Amino acid sequence: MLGKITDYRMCEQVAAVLKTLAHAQRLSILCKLYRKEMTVGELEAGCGISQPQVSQHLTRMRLEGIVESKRDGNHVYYSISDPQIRVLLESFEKVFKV
Amino acid sequence: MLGKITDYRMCEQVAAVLKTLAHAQRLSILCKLYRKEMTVGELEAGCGISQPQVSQHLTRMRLEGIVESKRDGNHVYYSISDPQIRVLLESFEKVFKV
DNA sequence: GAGGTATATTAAAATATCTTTATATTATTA
DNA sequence: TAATAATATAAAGATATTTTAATATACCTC
Repeated sequence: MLGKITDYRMCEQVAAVLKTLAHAQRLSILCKLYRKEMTVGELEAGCGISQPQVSQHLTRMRLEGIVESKRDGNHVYYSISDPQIRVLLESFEKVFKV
Repeated sequence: MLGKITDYRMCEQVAAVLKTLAHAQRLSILCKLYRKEMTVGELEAGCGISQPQVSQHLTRMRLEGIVESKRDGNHVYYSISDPQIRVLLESFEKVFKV
């Protein structure tokens, strides 16, 4: 991207990922998932986001390959499936001195 | 953010910055500026973006403190003013193996 | 299988963002 | 100062995203 930006395509790809992360609720969800897998209900309570919204964000991120889910009874556990996302979250932590 | 996310505020702040970066044209502009300061016209040609759009993106990023400008005759040179943005761009480069 | 809990889906309404077109400003040069 | 080049601004139109509210599905327990 910086060395060889002959590629506008690459900017499009990166921007697409950033678009998903550029939302306080989704970011908040991912930060929670960074530490451990969690159910929809736990995220709902932990992030203070409505159930449909949590579910919608998770569905979106699952389709994008960022998170994955596994069902256990009538709970569904979500976790971060893409290691690149973890690295990005760590960068944000450093850059923003959180 | 990952250690102590008691702060939803922090997610909002990070998301606000990411929102600006989450656009292929703006990302493309910043990648060009990463190497050296450039005029609006150079960015227009180099990124293949219309003049008003380049100018609008730059104005937005200037107001957000990401870039700064200096006039020289009737050219205006833009450069990245926020070191954090450089670090983020470097992270993207690493993560996405550009 | 009825009732309850957890999660997912849908669709409409509200907002925000992007793009385009036209025009304005600033500075230079002749 | 008229003409031109470079940049900025504004406003309308087009799209996309977010939010909310209602409803559906899946699974468990009794």
